[in-house]
Amino acid sequence: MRSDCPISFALDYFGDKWTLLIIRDLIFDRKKFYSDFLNSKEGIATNILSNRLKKLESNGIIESKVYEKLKTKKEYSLTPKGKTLVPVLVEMILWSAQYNGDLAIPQEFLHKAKTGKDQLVAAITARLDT
Amino acid sequence: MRSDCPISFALDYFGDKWTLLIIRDLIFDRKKFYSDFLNSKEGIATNILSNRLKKLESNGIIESKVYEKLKTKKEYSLTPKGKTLVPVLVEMILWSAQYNGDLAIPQEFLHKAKTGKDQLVAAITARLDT
DNA sequence: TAACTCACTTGCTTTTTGCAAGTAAGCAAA
DNA sequence: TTTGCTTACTTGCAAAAAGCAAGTGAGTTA
Repeated sequence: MRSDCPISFALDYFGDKWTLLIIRDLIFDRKKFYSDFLNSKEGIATNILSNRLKKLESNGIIESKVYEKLKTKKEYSLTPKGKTLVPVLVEMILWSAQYNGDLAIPQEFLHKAKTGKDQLVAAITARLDT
Repeated sequence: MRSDCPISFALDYFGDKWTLLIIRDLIFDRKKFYSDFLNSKEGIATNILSNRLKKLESNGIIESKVYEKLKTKKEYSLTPKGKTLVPVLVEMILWSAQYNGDLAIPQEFLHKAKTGKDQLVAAITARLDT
């Protein structure tokens, strides 16, 4: 930790170009496996992905368990601490939406964010437990 | 831009360990000058600071003008695009507050965030124009 | 039991960061 | 007008991180 500043604290967790993309995959795309993250369109390298998954796990943002149906696979999921990142991601999406109209954001998402942001966050969070 | 994902879009602006700290200084500490940012407790290096200020300016997040009282100084300020980052920073602060009780966050901030987040964001944003 | 899948690791190159020192422009006092 | 000071950078070099290609080993399937 570089200081007692909450922004600095948060950046120590996800202040890089890749970590939040993995969390995005977990939250919005319901991805679970190493190969899922690897196939995301930004093209993360295998060693970076491995490093970030380890870091996220040791930081208590995600957890993993052996996938019983196929034991070579590990199934990743968000911890409660990870799930509380939903509001941060939502605000980032809304910020981006203001400055680039060509991004992949469903109209429904923007509408819901405008009419009831808290409910939108709650709905996204609740879906993670299903 | 790495993809049409809004999270990826946002990370292209501030997906690193330093950029958001400069924006934090501008928003919460009302800092204006190179030397102000340099003296922040995280200890940014001069070349990184210079690089990030340039990047923020070319990305339209901040702007700068010569400080008339002392022409060797440049006065930096947030553009409207930069000011709309307030909600993102607020959510990051609230996330951090949940997981570390020793951070420098005023009680009043947390109270206001709980009772009326939108008003808090509006108040912080409005203050930037004074 | 041999080939295959999957999650990683390794080795190497390139890029970014970090640190210390230097520079140039504006300013202030002698 | 010259000297020294402040301020915002730039430069050079070492260390760390990222990117890429190839390899490894455990578990699965034919």
